[in-house]
Amino acid sequence: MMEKIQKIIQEALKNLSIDESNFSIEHPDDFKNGDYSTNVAMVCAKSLKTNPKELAEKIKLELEKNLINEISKVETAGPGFINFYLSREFFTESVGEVLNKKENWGKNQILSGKKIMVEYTDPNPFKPFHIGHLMTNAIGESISRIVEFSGAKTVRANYQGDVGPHVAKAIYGIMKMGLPSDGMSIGEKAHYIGKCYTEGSNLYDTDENIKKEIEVINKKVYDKTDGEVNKIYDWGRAITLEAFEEIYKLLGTKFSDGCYFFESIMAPIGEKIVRENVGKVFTESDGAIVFHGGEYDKKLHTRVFINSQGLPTYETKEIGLTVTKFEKENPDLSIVVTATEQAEYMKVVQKAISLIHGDYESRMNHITHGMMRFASGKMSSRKGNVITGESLLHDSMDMVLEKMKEREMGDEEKNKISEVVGVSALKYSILKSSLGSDIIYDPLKSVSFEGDSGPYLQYTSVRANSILNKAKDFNTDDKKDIPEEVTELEKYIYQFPEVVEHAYEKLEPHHIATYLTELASSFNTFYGNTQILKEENKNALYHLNLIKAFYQTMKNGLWLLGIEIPERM
RNA sequence: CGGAGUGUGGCGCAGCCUGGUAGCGUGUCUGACUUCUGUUCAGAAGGUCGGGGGUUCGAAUCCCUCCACACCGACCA
Repeated sequence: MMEKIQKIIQEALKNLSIDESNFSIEHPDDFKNGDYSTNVAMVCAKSLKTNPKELAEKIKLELEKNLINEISKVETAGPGFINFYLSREFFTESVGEVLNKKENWGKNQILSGKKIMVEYTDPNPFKPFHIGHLMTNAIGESISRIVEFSGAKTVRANYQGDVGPHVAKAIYGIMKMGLPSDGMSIGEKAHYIGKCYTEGSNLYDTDENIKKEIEVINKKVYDKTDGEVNKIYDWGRAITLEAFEEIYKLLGTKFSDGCYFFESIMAPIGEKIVRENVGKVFTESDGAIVFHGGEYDKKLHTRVFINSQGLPTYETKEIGLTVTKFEKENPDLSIVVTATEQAEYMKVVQKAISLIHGDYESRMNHITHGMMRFASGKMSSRKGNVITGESLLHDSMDMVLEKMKEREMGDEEKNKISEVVGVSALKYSILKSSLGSDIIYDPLKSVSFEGDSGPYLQYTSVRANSILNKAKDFNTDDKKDIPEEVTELEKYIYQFPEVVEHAYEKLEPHHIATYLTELASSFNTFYGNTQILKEENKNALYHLNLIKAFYQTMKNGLWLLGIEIPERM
């Protein structure tokens, strides 16, 4: 539609012999000012040095000469805006379009034929899955789905630190505290390993002798010379990875085959590349191999890539990872999602990589997000433990279950619903804000069925679906009139593809979240003021189609956020 | 000190790219209906958009500067 309006404006300008193409068309903030609005008169008035209001009137008259039937009227307003009002026919057709396209409604082909790799989550074996991982996962999954909706083939990648001091600390902890009992579930064993890590980590910081012991273990983890260390390592790595899989399943993420990358593999690959480029890209300094980013861009730091003990740092592993990704999958774009604390270091690493592989430079994109903070101040989970991503997720599901106590349905169904709704509460809390800032997580508000929350969006959708189910026994034969007036609901629905496109351009999921909340709210207004399944309602057929279109839009939109709609709530 | 973020009604946020005179949710106050899932609907009050300066007919939006908060800044990731 935007294109059509642009075209008729250009024609009108041509007829008025005005040469200008640098105008914008957008949706006014308020529906009172039409469905689309353009600043063309104000832009032209500047260069022509005429009164924008008069020029707007002139253009308006020209536009009215051959108006397309999707537009019912054109008006001038304010300092020189031209507002377009879409016609009944347009909205009726757009509802039909949604019903036709179904799960494809809102998709576009901007990235058709492109392969995009998204790396996200990145938890570390032997350590708990924490809140940051939860955030990165929610964002990465949503970004993956947004690019997928824009026509790209998406590859989901995960990068995990299976070597390094944290592993040695955990192994020391396990050696000290013993193996867990066989009766434990995978999740419980992983939790136990997390506790061992904390124990080892604390001792590392407070006891010089133990610190030395752990450093010895760290070396053994790398060189694989100690049978006992190897045994604990293999066991612990497998358990934690399996526990992560359970969480991914709950969150709705499935990483692509062969796209689990590990630091232990990336380290030697990166190290080789770094050593080959000493003197060219990297320099020796104080016994270490470093990269002076500042030589290429004043803003970049100097970073150590191989430390003075000859061990590769995270930067070097990142080089190995990036090169491996491109050689293995050759994506048109490789996106990495992490917290902002990695922003500066990643710039340095990417600069170093582009000096070696110039063709990767424009194909690397790093997306960063803020931290999660708690509305209530101090963070402690319901059971009084340190909050991990996993405990947060389960607390959220428990809170939903509590709210559903009065519902008349079986325990099994309640449990299933509280999973889907609990995940949604958390995901929405993360995805509703722009990525740049920290998010304030309020558990109570996040599971609220009203207002700005994932459950609210789900609940509204469920109610819509419930009407559709009831309507199966409702005869609409004599209720096929098309209503004259256009509801706000219709004015939101047709905008969905534009919102998706915008979210893709910015790579910002919150645009979807904000839109869906407005959409759901407009549905509730409609729902609250219209009785659909009534004999007197001559528009029932159209209304039901409208509700179907609404439901489809919510379904597709929530999918982009990684949220499912349950059958009932 | 340098870099890169963030700052908008009590609280949580959108709008900033592309300038048109501030919107959403929650909370507070008032009213409605109890129906297709009332966890709803209608309405009201509440903001000099962190401070100052500049550009412009017009600035939350662009530029400069200051302040506050959290992040990064050579051998952690």
